[in-house]
Amino acid sequence: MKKSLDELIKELKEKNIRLTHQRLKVLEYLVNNRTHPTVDQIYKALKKEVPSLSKTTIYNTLNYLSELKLIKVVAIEDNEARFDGDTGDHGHFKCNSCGKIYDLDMDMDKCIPENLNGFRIDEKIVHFKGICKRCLSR
Amino acid sequence: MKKSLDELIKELKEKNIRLTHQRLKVLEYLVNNRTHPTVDQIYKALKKEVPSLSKTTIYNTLNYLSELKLIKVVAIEDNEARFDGDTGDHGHFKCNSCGKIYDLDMDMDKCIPENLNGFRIDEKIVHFKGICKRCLSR
DNA sequence: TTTCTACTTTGTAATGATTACAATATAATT
DNA sequence: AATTATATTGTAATCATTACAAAGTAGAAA
Repeated sequence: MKKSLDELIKELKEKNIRLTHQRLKVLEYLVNNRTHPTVDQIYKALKKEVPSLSKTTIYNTLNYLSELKLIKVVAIEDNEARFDGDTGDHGHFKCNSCGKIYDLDMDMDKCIPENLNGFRIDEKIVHFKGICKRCLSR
Repeated sequence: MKKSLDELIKELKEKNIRLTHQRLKVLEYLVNNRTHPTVDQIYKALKKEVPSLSKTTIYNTLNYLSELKLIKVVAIEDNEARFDGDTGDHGHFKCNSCGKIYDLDMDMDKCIPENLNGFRIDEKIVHFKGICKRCLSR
């Protein structure tokens, strides 16, 4: 589900969403930076290219795009949100040593317990935290 | 792993943690209210019994108790933390209609993907969101 | 029991992420 | 090029959480 920028633009057009410079830049950033960036990281990076950019725009844009299901919020930190251009089902691992957030290709449906029979599941979140292999081997 | 208040007090004594009135009240509240309360809910409830209580104390106490692994933070809302007296491995389901947070008895180790071989896992978080059975049948 | 001291609680102020809002600007249609 | 609904921008507000210093207290020692 790692959509290209072109695919994302196509989806915007289909939904009659205006292709503003700022929206395209945010999408482009998320497509090119698969690092689960924070609002501030996105803002600082794009501010260089778009000097007029406002942080409120980043918030508005990210909120709107996630409402449209074009991106996902990753709530793995307790103080600030991170964003992911990959909207397919997958989990995350956060290394508490280097801070890196790994993507985990996995079948999240296997995690659904029987207790939830009869429940409608709209969102599945699987996060792990610890120390990654790379950091352990030092 | 639903410890009684007595078991929790015993653990505090073993670790030479002072048994302050406020700490005992917070633990008692979490043992008696398995609803994953917020800081504000705990504060407002205990303020009635302990009029001198400060919200900072609730924060200090909850942070300290979770460092000691006597309670757990449940980060299932995006704006505020919730707390759980049950420190055993289990998942959560949040109903977006009634707001209730259900506990899910499940084997979370079955969710660990192979990608994480060689990683040290300290924390496992499994959350689902949607509409619960009760709300659906209306 | 009283004293002592390190640890805890309390209240206020600060922080930091996020949102509200109104003025200005712009995408896309006519 | 004109129009208009929608988006961007900057500033101020909100709200959960933390920092900090003064006052209070649990628990050990005398």
